[in-house]
Formats: sequence, C-alpha cells, structure tokens
Amino acid sequence: MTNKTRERILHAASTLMEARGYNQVPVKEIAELAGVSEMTIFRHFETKMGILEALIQQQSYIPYFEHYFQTSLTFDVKKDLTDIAHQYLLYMNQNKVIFLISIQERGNLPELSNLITEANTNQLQSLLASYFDQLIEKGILKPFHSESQALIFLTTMFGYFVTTTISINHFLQDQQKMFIENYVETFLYGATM
Amino acid sequence: MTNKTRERILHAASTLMEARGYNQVPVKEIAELAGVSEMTIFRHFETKMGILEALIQQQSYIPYFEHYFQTSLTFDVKKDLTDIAHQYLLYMNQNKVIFLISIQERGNLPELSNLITEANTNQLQSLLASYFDQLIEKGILKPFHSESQALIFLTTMFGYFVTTTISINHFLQDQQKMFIENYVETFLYGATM
DNA sequence: TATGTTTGTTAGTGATAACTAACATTTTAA
DNA sequence: TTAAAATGTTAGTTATCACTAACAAACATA
Repeated sequence: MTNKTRERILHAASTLMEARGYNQVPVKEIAELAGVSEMTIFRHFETKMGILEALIQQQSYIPYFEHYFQTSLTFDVKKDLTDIAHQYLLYMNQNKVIFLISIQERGNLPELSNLITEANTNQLQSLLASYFDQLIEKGILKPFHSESQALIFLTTMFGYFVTTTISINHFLQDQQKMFIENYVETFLYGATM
Repeated sequence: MTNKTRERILHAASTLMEARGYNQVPVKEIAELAGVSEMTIFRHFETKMGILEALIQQQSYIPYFEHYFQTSLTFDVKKDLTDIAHQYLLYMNQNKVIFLISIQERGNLPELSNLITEANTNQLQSLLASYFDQLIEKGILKPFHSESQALIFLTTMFGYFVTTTISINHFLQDQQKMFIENYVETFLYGATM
C-alpha cells in the first residue's frame, strides 16, 4: 500500500501545483486530494520540498534525443522536422509542472530552470544543428548558420508550448498537428512566392 | 514628495517582483529597497495587492498597434516584419513583470494572463494577418492561411521573449537583432535551397 | 493470533508576513 | 513661524503554514 499512497500523493501534488504552483498549495490540501492525512505525507517525503524533488525525479524524464537522432531520421526533411516537433512537445508537456514551478520559484530554485532549458536548448539544439549541417552538405538546405536555424525552430515550438501551457484555451490542443504542419512548411519553403 | 515616494515604492516592487514574483516578496523588503517605512507603503496602497494593481496600471501600456499598422508599413516585407518583431519585443518587455506574475498567480488572478495574451494574440495577430492578406493579393506572399502564418510569426517571437525572460543569460539581449534578422529571412524565403 | 508496519488523530510549536493602532518626528508650504 | 501633511517607530494582532510529538487505530503478513 505504501507505493500506491506515495503515487496518490505525488499525483495530487502534481495536479494542484500545475494549477497553482508550489507555494500556493498547502500540504494539507495535497493530503485532502490524495485522501491521506497530512502526517502521512511528511512521513513519506520529510518536507514539502521533498514532494517537489520526488516530482522532479518522477517527471523530468530526460529523453534520449540522441538515440532518436541516431535511429529515427529519414532525411525526408519535412517528415523529420514534423516528427521532431511532436517529440519536443511531448517532452515539454511531460515537464509542464516543473516548467511552471521553475518560473514561479526562479528566485529560490534557479537550478530548476536549468533542468528545462538545458535539455531544451543545449542538447536538442546541437543535435538539430548537426542534422541541419548534414542536410546542408547534401545540398538540401541553404548553407546558413545551422545553430541559429535550430534555435529558431526550437524557439517557435517553445513559444507554442508556453502559450498552450499558460492560457487555458488560447489555442486548443488538437490544433497542434495543424500548427506544426503549417510551421514546418513555412520553415522549409518560406512565405514568399 | 508624495509622488516621488510612490514612484520609488513601485519601482522597488517592480524590481523585486521581476526577480522573485509577488508572493515571495514581503512588503517589508519593498520598503527597505524603496527607502521608506512599511507603514508608508500601506498608507499609499492600502494592501499589498494594491501595489500590484498600481504596477499593472502603470506598466501594462496597451500600445496602439493599430496606429502602427496604419502609418508605418512600407510593404517592403522584410523591413516591415523586422520592425514588427522589434516592436513586439519592446511591448512584451514593458510587460515583463506582469507577465511573470501572471504565470505565478494564475491560480489567484486568472484575469491577469488575459492582459498579456489578449493584446498579444488577438489584437496583433489579426492586424498581422490582414497585412499578410494584402501581401497575398499583391502576389508577394503565397496564398496561405494568413491567420495561421501570423500565429506562427508571433509564436516564435513569444518564444524568444519567454526564453530571454526566464533564463538570465540563456541567450543574450544583444542577440535579439540577429535572431530577428535570421528569423525573418527564414520565414520569408525558407530553409531549403 | 500475534507482531510489525503503515496510517490516522489531535494538539501544538515556531516562523513568517500582512496589516493595524497610537504616537513621535520630519517635511512642506502658507 | 506655524499648521497640516507625510513619514517614521514600535508594538502588537491575526492568519497561515510547515513541521513535530505522542498515542491510537487499522492493516498486512507470518
């Protein structure tokens, strides 16, 4: 039962903190939603911060983008970029709670922001850039600065992620496919005639 | 002296809240930075929320993008888009504190998010879309769905804004010019040969 | 059944922070 | 100079909340 209790607590914490952040969710309320007593939480996690740390442990799964880039590329640019965009959003949505809390607690836990931005930019960006470099060599892409273009591509997807994350219904989740489709098209072929 | 005191308080509050948000900044600390006593703050603003409201009043200047679109367009697409991007970032940076707090307080003050996203998407997006429509008619742009393309363009700039806002030095401020330059280029002419 | 493990209950501690009250001091302007 | 307005000081109230202690109840498993 211990394990299920722990999961219920983490799930409750995640739900509440996604909506209201870390500081604004009292432990008592997490306990209520999880259907356990407050004491149980402290016995499991010691401190409130312990809950957050467990959440980070549980949610910030660092995907092997390396693996993806080594195995799943087809060098059909359109297909690849579309897929990368979806993969990226999948990853970011899994880290949504942590992302939101990292903004909120940026004063207290600056390391948290890095968890997101590290993987976000550093890792993915350089992988994407070297993919672009390969395409440049193949004569498919223009000989631009690949790092800059990777940054542009990921920045757009990041903007999409943030928009869907902070505003409830600003644009709907099932518009995602269309957004990516349109964006990849423009990114590759431009808006001009 | 009243006016200067008020300004000093608001300035101190803005500085501290930009770094650490609303809840995590005690009134006492705002008083210290402003060089006034805590009582003075309460005499000026009644409650802590009063400070935030005054900040919103002061900072969320809603720019007349309409005016801009009516007067400053040259229909040199590259030039226009570059300029629009800069204008947009200027606007967002003026609302930076409010943007950050709106994420943090999204549980308590959901209306706040709208201040940003309203002007952000609704107003600017449709203005940009109709600009695109004109360019499509002129045969300069492809006959795509203008709203979608406007969304893409603004989403990228929004992503850039959020990145520079939440991570201290993720990419530097003076890279802005280059980022916009690169992005406009790719947006217009695409990444492929 | 017996025993150890997990959970519940209750009452309380200590820290923080928003906000108030009352009075003293300084500053401003006529 | 003098009165009013603005600010400072201090001491305290109240509420919230993380966290603890001690004991009781439920539960699991051997």
